[in-house]
Amino acid sequence: MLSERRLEVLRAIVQDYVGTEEPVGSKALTERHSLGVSPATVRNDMAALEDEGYIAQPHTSAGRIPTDKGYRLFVDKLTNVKPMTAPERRAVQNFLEGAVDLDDVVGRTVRLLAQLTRQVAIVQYPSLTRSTVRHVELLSLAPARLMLVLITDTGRVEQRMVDCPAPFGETSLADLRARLNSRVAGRRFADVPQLVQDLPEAFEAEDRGTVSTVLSTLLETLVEESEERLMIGGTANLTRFGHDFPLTIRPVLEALEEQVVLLKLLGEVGDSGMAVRIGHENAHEGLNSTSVVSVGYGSGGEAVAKLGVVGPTRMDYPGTMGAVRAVARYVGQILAES
Amino acid sequence: MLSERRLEVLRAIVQDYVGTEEPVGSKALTERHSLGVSPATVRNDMAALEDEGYIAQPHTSAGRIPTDKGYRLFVDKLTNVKPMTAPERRAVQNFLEGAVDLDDVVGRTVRLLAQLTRQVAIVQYPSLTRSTVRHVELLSLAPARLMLVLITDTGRVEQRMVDCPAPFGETSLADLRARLNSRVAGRRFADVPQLVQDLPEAFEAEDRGTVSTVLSTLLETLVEESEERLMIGGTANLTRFGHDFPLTIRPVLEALEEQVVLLKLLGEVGDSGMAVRIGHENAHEGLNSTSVVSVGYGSGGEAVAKLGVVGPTRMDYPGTMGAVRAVARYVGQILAES
DNA sequence: ATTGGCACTCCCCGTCGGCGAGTGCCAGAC
DNA sequence: GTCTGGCACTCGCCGACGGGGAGTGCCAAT
Repeated sequence: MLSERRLEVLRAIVQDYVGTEEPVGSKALTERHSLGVSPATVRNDMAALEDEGYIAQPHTSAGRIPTDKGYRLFVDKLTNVKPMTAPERRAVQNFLEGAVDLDDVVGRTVRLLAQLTRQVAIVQYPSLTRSTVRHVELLSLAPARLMLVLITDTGRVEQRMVDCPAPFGETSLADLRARLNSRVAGRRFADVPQLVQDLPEAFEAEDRGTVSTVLSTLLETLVEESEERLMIGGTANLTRFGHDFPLTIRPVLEALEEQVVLLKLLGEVGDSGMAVRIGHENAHEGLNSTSVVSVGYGSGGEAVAKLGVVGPTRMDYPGTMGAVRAVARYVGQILAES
Repeated sequence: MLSERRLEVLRAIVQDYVGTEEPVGSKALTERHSLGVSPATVRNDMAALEDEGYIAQPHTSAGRIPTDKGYRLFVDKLTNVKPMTAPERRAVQNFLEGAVDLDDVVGRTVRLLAQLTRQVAIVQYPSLTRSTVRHVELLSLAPARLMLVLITDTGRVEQRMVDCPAPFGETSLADLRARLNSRVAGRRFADVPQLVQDLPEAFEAEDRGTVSTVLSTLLETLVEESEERLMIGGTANLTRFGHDFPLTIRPVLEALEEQVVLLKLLGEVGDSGMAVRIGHENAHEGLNSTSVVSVGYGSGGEAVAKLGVVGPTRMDYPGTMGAVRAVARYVGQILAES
């Protein structure tokens, strides 16, 4: 087990390295932090920390930099989330309250997050799996062609074309629309399949094919929509990544274009509701030299989607975590209101 | 006026520089191109071209690189759009035909364009100003709260909340819905305002406030939607910009995040239907070392939106222009079919 | 356990010189 | 007049060299 002071040394190394971007040596450490011991002592501690794999030297006779394992310990035990200041919080709230619709909320959130953390921000659109159906609308475009419109309580609208196996009369259409809505309006997404299961039986034989088609399109839409869309921003902050950055930045940009990767990235959220993935903890190779801080957000108690930031492993974890958490909280509020 | 051979030399310089990314000298030129003259002669021509401002030397006693003016001349007079090969065209068509909805079409287009040109691709969503209304739907969410859903012939759906000044009955709602659709369905966007102008008069006094509110929301939506959304892709290609690229890339990334800038960028389209903006011809400062190739595309004869790519001024203009034009053509086809 | 001292290791940075590619100009050839 | 070969010159690139500095590991003393 590492002694109290050694942990203190590790904390100091992380803080200094994050600030200066340069390997930190024993002498510099004792000058900037009042550890109450001499450089020589710190050197011994550093040697121990290096043996344990928390820090490393880029070259012999250079200062130390934290390893992924070192950052992990720092995040888990050596620091707390740094809350944002009151003025900052007010600014966040004001900015988000100006949003006029869902796209705007997400757009503002992503810009805000990028600006606050000076990193790349990712915001997932509110998920539908936990949302409820507000309304299902059916429109007749042609005798055997319908349009299905799904409206959710988070304000999203999705439409799908439906090609019917047989012509479908206006009366049947109104009937189906009414029955469908009385069953699913206000219900949770996940509950919809069983609620509509026996619906075709209520119709004449000739219409059943169409009803089934409509239903399966509806269910498809639900599933598809659970695969979330997302918005990213602040990619210009990638230029602050480091000196060797042409090598680092390319895989990151590539990863950022793959929705699938990003969705996985936001991934499972940890205990405190916030997940921090450091360097190689990220499954995706291109992101092995980045860290991801993500958190769920939602209008009610439950999380309906996630947001987060991607930055260099050398990032200000407490500050970033504070900003991410605060933004998530306020977005949740805004969504609950609208 | 520049002699024929001097233009030939300029063409050779552009081609070589685009290929090698290095300043090209007189000797190398005569070796790679059979100009039929000696390096010394080429040197004289180069001096003349430099006097006219078509090429420049990065440093004394280095080779020459084309200036923006040189590229301009090259694009205007010295080269033709390079058509894509038949297999390429087939691949493009196949890839685009797999799209299931509008988002997918745009998404595929942007990826395709980025891949073909190995540059950053920008695709504007089909514009609504020239589109027609397919259907307007009104839903009652609460006694004094409606949802307006607008469906266009390009498959886009937009929804807006409407807070009514007074409660609005189901009967009135059905009435309004019917009247609205009979007037605007199938009509062009631009014609809608005058078509609905006198609609409130058909209603009872108590409902007129609500009807007016609904109408103004509808008109707002039309206008707002004319401000187009767009999608970008291939940002990873920015890493191929050049050696000094940390300086170049940042303003480009910043510009790419500003929709307004990008929309302006796609800008006015030239004679051949294609616009090429080279270096400083771009109004936006951050893009002074990039070129933009853009073209309109549309389902019918008319262009409904634009697409294009952003790359270094040192780009393969003929190839890029060919790819951009071909993609625009096929996207237009796909849109016309759906 | 901590400390001061000391020798050692490397990176960083500025200097220097040779090499090579390229230029401009000039005198001669066609 | 136009083109060409020759020639001196200019610079950027690159590897070698070397001092300075920051940092390390180890050891003996407290």
